[in-house]
Formats: sequence, structure tokens, C-alpha cells
Amino acid sequence: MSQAASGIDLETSLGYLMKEVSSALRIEMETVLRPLGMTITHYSCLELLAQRPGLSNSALARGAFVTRQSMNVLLMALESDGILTRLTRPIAGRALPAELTLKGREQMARASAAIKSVEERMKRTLSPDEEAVLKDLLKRCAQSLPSDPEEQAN
Amino acid sequence: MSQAASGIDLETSLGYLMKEVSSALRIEMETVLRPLGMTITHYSCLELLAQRPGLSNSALARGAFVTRQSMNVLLMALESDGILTRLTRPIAGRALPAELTLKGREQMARASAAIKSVEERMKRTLSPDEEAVLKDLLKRCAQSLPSDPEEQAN
DNA sequence: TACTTTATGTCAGAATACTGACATGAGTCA
DNA sequence: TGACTCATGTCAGTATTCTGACATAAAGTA
Repeated sequence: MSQAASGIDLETSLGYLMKEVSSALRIEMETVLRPLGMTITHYSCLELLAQRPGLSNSALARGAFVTRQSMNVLLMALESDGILTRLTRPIAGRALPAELTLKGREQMARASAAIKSVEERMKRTLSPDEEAVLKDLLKRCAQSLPSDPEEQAN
Repeated sequence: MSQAASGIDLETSLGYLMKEVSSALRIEMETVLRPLGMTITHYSCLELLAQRPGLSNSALARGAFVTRQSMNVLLMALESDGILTRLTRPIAGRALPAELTLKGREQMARASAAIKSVEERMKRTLSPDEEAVLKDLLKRCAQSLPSDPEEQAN
């Protein structure tokens, strides 16, 4: 009886629970990445580039769920640190493909192993079937969420 | 089979999917809160206080998944805007209970209705049973995640 | 009692991400 | 061709959150 039709009950809200899990996940990821001198966005960028070399700044931003402005700041720092390289001139359009250097791939491998251990811990009580169910439900939530204006082109 | 034993496959990673959903949820929440002049943390604080009047700064920070320093910045702003009041002297310990003003409760009601519509949209394809399953699985993920040091007392 | 631990509030500075704006390249269409 | 739309890269400024540090109050402990 804590909540009538108009309101959110924190105890039973799916959104609140989602935030709880993602917050715990974020904290654990930050905890294992900190000794490596990396942030979550930094790691995400490397993981994306490792799996899909040649992604542009904007594409990396979408994949890491930040704005292209934020990703751009990171890319410039990573480039000056020798973690990745970008073309100096676009091949088509304005996109500048980026690629990991050897140093970048080494850093990525260390981070990826650390993150994998976190993910394994998160789902340690889930059976394979349960994990599949969870993924299916999450995907349906993700698909239902966006309001029409095409994901907001910011 | 893009990934061997050591690494994360973005296409099938539960963690990445989780981030995708929480990012979409965050964007939608920000979209409906912006016209009301509120951020997610701002709303979270009000919702927590509406349901549990008298919470302290630290307790609100835990409930909104931010640091107590961040929550303190927000609380000072909300207090000067007449959204809430805090005791000037602690009753016990150092905690200063906060409570919404009438203005705060009105603001909260508008925000809560907007957020509820987002949550309803997110789970519109889920049956009641499926929602219950999703909550159960998410809870188990949340419980499995924390590494020992008691949630990091920062 | 005295010491230690834990929880809290707060100040200061740094890091990170965001919004707004502008220019450029490519495609669409009248 | 010219006008329009869209995606991209980038600059500038703002906002939000974080880490680090210190002081205080309560509770546990030797």
C-alpha cells in the first residue's frame, strides 16, 4: 500500500533494480580497471577497436554510449599516448578510422581479462538457460525504450 | 566464434547488454526530466525522500547510487531552492534528516509520473510472469557482483 | 576509561561527460 | 545545378560526479 497508481515504488520498480545492477557493475568494473590506469569508457573504446578495427570517432561513441564529443577527448589522449592511431585525412566523408597500436592491443588484453572476471562473477549463479532468458528479456526492454526521434541525433 | 577464452564478445556479452539497456533507460529518463528542469539524481533524491522522509545525506547518496559528496552538492542546491529542508543540528550522530517541502512534493509528483511512463514503456512487451523472472535474475546478478570489501566505504 | 572503528557532513580540487555551436563532406531531390 | 538533409569532426563552455582529505559523533573493545 505504499504506492497508488501514480508513482514509482522503489521496492518493486524494474527501473530502480536495473539501476542497482548497472551501478554495481560499474563500480566493479572501475575497481578492476583502476589498477590498470583505465576508465570504463577508455576500456570500452579499446574493446570496440579490437573487435572492429577502423571504427570512427562517432561510431566508437555510439558503441561506448557516450557523446562523440566525449569520445573525441578520449581519442586525442589515447592517440598522443600511442595507444591508437587515426588517419590524418578521411578516405570518404569526414570519418577518420582508428586502429589500435601494439601497445594498445596489449593494454586492451589486460583490461579485457579483468572485465571478463567481473562479468563471470556477475552471472555465477545463473544457469546457461537463465542467462539466455535474461538476455532475451533485456533485449526486449532495450528495444522498447527508445522514443521515436531516432535515438536523438545530438 | 570471434572470441576465444580470453575476452569479451560485445555481441553476446551480458555486461554490454546491461549497459545498453541502462544507457537507453538513462537517456529516456533524462529526456522526460529535462522539461521539468531536473536531472536523474535530482529526481532520485526527491523520490527517495517522498517514500522515506527523514533520510540523511549519506542514505540518499546510497539510494541514488552516487557519492555522499555529490549528493551533498545537490542537497544544498535543493535546500536553497525551497524543495526540501534539513535540520540544522543533528538529533543523534551527525546525520541531518531531510524532508520535502510542499513545493518539493509537487515537483516530485510531476517527475514521478513522467518516470513511470518511461518504465511502463520499457516493459510494455513483458508479461507479468516475465517481469517477475527478469527481476529475480537481476537481483541475483546484483547480489553476486560486490567483491568482499563491503561495497567500498569511500 | 582510553583507544579503535565506523559512519557522517563538509571543503577543495580534479576528472569526466555533457550541451551548444560551427564547418565540412556526402547523399537526396526538385 | 542548387537547395536540403544528414552524419561527422571539432572547439568552447558548462555541469555533474568523482577522489582525497579532515573533523565530529556514536559504538565497540581492551
